[in-house]
Amino acid sequence: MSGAASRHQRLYTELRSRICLLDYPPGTRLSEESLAREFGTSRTPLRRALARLEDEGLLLSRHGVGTLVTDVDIAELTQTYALRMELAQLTSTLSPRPVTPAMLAEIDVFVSLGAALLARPGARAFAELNMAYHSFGLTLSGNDALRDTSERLYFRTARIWLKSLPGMDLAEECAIFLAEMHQTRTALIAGDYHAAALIRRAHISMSFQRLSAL
Amino acid sequence: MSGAASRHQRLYTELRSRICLLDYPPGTRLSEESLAREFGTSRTPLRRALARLEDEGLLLSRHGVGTLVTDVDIAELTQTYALRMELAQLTSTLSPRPVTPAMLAEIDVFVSLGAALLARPGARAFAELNMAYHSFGLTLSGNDALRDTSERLYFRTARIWLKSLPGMDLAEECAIFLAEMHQTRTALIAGDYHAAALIRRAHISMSFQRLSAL
DNA sequence: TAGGATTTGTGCGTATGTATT
DNA sequence: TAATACATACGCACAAATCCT
Repeated sequence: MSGAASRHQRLYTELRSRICLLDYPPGTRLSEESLAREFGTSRTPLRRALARLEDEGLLLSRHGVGTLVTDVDIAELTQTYALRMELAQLTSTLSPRPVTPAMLAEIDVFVSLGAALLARPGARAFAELNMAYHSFGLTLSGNDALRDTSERLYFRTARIWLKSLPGMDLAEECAIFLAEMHQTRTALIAGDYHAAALIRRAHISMSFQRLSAL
Repeated sequence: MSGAASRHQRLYTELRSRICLLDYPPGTRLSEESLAREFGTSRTPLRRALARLEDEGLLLSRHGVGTLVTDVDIAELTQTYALRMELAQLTSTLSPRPVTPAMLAEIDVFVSLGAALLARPGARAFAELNMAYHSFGLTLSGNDALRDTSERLYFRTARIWLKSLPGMDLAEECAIFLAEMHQTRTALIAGDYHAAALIRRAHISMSFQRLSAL
């Protein structure tokens, strides 16, 4: 990959993480100049990353005002959640990948990390593990278009959980998350990626229900 | 909408149309400077539109070489077609919109235009009508995320038909297209958007089969 | 192999828009 | 209301990369 393209990817993914982990909460005003200084570039390449995040709905730049992190609310994301559930299920029907030993090794690691998280619950650690686990879930499908779409929609909804956290039971959420990973591990060991997809869908659905109940 | 944002949208959609209608066939090298002159701007706003098209896979910019229109082949788009079919069906289950008189008036116009096209078949006229009809199809769903995703995937696959046209029977394709619109009209008059979605899915599937058979 | 022509990428000064005092 | 401060948007000049002679 060329230097410019890889830098763009680096800036884009880093800023996306910061937004979705609430390092930049909704409403935060980002400074092009400060960020450019931090990343050691001029404003130009940085602006390209910001523009992409704006195209994807995570930022909103207004002339003369600033670049603001968009807000999210559960009502607005109801439709996105509905689509995410359908896509999760499609993972097992659209070019599913056979379960490999490497995948099993990975899910084992996730289960371990999930157990460690449950032992010492933390909001940010939860969010980071969830993001990594979602990324792992994408590898279960061999359909590029489905992966791209699922990833885009995930990052569009990822913030809502962290934002709603104060009203939730963190330890319980960690337990539920660990249970999902454990169930998925069982399904993958049996080579049943269809079951794994249904588990994923079910947990997205239940997660949405819990958020809506707040 | 602000001046900058509306101009960006204008540049983006215009260039996207040109790429997908094969005004710029795959492999074409676009000149930032020429396009900037044509649209009466400097390179800066134009480059933002090009960057967005690159992020969506329609262009590829290489330092020192140029900005090239990407190529498409049916094998690579098999997965995208598979996803498009699923999404077409979801239109009727995820926030379907009730059929309104305005929609019926629109579909009537499309049937008329389709009949006119069949009377005097033309590749470009077909492609333009198909694009407009797809846009109409998006209005049948009230799910924003589904609409955005469907639109993105449509423009990712739109070129393949025009590119494959030389080996196909244009008059027959026009007839099939008109039949789809007519069937959809019947379904909408009956208020059966579920049937309309199934018709759409079936035609995407059959269209893909015909393309694969080349 | 070297060099020039052409293209995209970068950096920065300036214009323009907004909010506040 | 006017002025000031500060942000993004823009345009241009130059750097860097590639290709062809």
